[in-house]
Amino acid sequence: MQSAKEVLKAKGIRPTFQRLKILEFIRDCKEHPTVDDIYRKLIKGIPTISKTTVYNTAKTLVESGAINQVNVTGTETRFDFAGEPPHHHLVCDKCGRIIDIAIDCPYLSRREMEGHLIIEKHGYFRGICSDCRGKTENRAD
Amino acid sequence: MQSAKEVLKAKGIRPTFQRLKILEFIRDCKEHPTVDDIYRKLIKGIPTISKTTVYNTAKTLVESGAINQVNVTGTETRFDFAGEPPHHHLVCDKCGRIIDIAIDCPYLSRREMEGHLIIEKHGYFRGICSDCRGKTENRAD
DNA sequence: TATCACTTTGTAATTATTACTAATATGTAT
DNA sequence: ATACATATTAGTAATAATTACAAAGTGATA
Ligand SMILES: [Mn+2]
Ligand SMILES: [Mn+2]
Ligand SMILES: [Zn+2]
Ligand SMILES: [Zn+2]
Repeated sequence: MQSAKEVLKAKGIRPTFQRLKILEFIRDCKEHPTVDDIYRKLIKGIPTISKTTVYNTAKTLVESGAINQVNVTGTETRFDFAGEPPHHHLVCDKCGRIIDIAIDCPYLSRREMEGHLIIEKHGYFRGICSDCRGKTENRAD
Repeated sequence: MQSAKEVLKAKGIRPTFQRLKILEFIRDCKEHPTVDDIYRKLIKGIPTISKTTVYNTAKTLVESGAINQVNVTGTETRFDFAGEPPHHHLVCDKCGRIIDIAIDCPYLSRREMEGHLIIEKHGYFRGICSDCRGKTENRAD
């Protein structure tokens, strides 16, 4: 597996301490963290880190393709490590988690649609996750 | 075709003047307007309307299913009339427009995936729209 | 070492949204 | 038609997310 440092080098981004820690956290966190999530986690180990750095770095990483931006709530931006295979997401109405869904979407390979050039594909569902369905008080069926 | 008033009545939402105008604008506007777009348009004809009313009404309409929320930028919420047939969206990197794409997605009919209950499906693409591609200065291929 | 470009940080400003409350309008019962 | 209860609207304040900006820090290079 490629280290975070190698990912950054390969993208031509100088692997500073802050960038490495931010990228590693996004890679290891399975919960599609927000900027605030990242900041609150990293400030524990790097007391001087600023939220602006998290914003700047996230933007740099998204532009380079090292991470993907996940837009599912409309009011906050979340992030996902781009090393994962392409997948869609489920936003759970009950627990709020954003869960990966592996789907075999026939559009993932399309580079053009109706004359439009396609650069990124995003799919997400709103619903109730299997964990929350399992809890009897939430079963509707 | 069903009038806006009929849509609201069918949903059990009292068809006030403001709600009718907001719903009609969202129905007739093909550009997936933001709250601010709606407010700036309607204030011309209804000088007393407040942005809070637009927020409240949009929330009511989304919850009732009369309109859909479109989350593609991460920082602002947009809306789409739910009377349209299901479709995906393209966000153009050049002109910023959000354009409907009719696709035959095999997941639109799925009510369950990997044990999760599916309530809504959303798909969008980032890319360059056919209009912007047509302009020679933007052709990359 | 001196320089220069890049990076980080802290602060201020902006934008989108939500919270709260008073005023207004509407439906119902009398 | 009037009074009352309730829903809706509007205005303002508060919160949250993001962006803008400039000073300070860092590190590679001449
Ligand atoms: Mn994911
Ligand atoms: Mn649409
Ligand atoms: Zn859940
Ligand atoms: Zn375009």
